[in-house]
Amino acid sequence: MRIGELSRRTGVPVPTIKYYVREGLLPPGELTSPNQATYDEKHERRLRLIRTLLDVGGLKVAEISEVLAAIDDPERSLHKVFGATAEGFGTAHSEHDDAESVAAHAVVADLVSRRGWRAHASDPAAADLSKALAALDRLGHGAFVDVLDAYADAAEQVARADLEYVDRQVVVEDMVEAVAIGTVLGEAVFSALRRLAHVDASAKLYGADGPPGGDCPRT
Amino acid sequence: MRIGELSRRTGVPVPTIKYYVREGLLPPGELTSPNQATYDEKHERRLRLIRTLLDVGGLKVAEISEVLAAIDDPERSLHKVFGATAEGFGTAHSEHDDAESVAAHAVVADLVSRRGWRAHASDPAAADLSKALAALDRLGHGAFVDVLDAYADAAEQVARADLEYVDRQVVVEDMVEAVAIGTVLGEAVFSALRRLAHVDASAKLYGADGPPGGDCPRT
DNA sequence: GATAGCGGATAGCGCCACTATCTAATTGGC
DNA sequence: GCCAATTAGATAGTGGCGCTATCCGCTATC
Repeated sequence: MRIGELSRRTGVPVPTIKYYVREGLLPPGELTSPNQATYDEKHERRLRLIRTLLDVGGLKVAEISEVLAAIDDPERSLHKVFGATAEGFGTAHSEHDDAESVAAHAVVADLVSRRGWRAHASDPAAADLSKALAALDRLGHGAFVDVLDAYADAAEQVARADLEYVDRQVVVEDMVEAVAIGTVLGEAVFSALRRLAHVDASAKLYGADGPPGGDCPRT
Repeated sequence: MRIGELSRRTGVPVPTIKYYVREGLLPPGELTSPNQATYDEKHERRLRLIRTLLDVGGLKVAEISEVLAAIDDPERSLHKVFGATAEGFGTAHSEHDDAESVAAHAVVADLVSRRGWRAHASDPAAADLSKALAALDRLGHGAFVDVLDAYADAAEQVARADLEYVDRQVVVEDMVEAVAIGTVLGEAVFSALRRLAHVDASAKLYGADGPPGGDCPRT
């Protein structure tokens, strides 16, 4: 298959494919001549994965590059792929040392130890959690920590489902890819489900029957 | 308070504050002279909210504008604020009509009806869910729907916790804001918790003790 | 009255994900 | 063999976004 057909099959413009190759997201085609190359189904699959991580997962090109590098490196364990994929979501960069951050850090440390989670407080996910909790605190929603355990229960349940799904894969390469896809797309899936559940709960409370205080939707 | 102090208190540069006012995110200060204005704690609170939705929530300025408009409009119900906030996350724009999309749509419709959720298939959250499931299908992970119910259980649990937290607010304005903050930051919190749970599960499987097949982490 | 700060307006910057254009070479239908 | 279509590779440009820099005339404060 040449680049034109790869483009036609995936709907990705040819210049964009070239751009992905330049950025190291997609391996170059195998050269049959100094200026001719062929691509196979692996390229097509990888290209679809890239577009999905971009469009659905919302990852940036540089983050996708890291995730794919973790997938491709045979030396890296599933553990590392989890880590690299998780870091694809990382938003925490530099942290303040104010009162809210310190308190949030303590809450996270307590939660991790109480749950017996094998994760360090230095983990990027823990840093993100601290950051979010500190932000909530600063906005006057420090009481949000009261629902943290309900959140953690749900998170554990989702993580169990994820692990079970990954474990279902037969080939090891598929497992590695399933970790990345499951982590990123699972996020999108859960987010949508949560919003659907919100809509439902909100509809049941204030919806069609007897909204209190003129809260009736206009449309 | 003048703009300089507002900037000092929040750490947001003065030109950025002016930019937010231009974009309609922040109401202008009250003019005391043709070119002097004062700001109060409401501005400070709003500014912190904007920065949090940006930095932690990852929302775009235009999306924040919509969420804030929903918060400010007294005509809008909590229901609508939920909707507007949920749409802040919306990623779905145009959908294909291919086989995967149709199948995903059917799966979503089945799930909604099976759960008795009061949400239409036209809901943006449902569209996002369909999009994610279709993408999974295209990547050869159509079997992911097998864990959808575990995800939905967790989503319901989180939504219950969210509603309970919102219900805890005393003043109605606080409830409205709590919806927005809880939806956006709750997302970040859950995402971090899920990644922490992944790290834990992965550590227990392949971590310190006996990783199978040379999977041992190098560092 | 000097200095610092202000509101308001306009223009520019840096990043990012592409996209356009060019050259020289190759393919494939006739 | 011929020639339009396509290709690899390289370089430059585009559009959107979240700011950021600069300027002007005015105001607060010491």
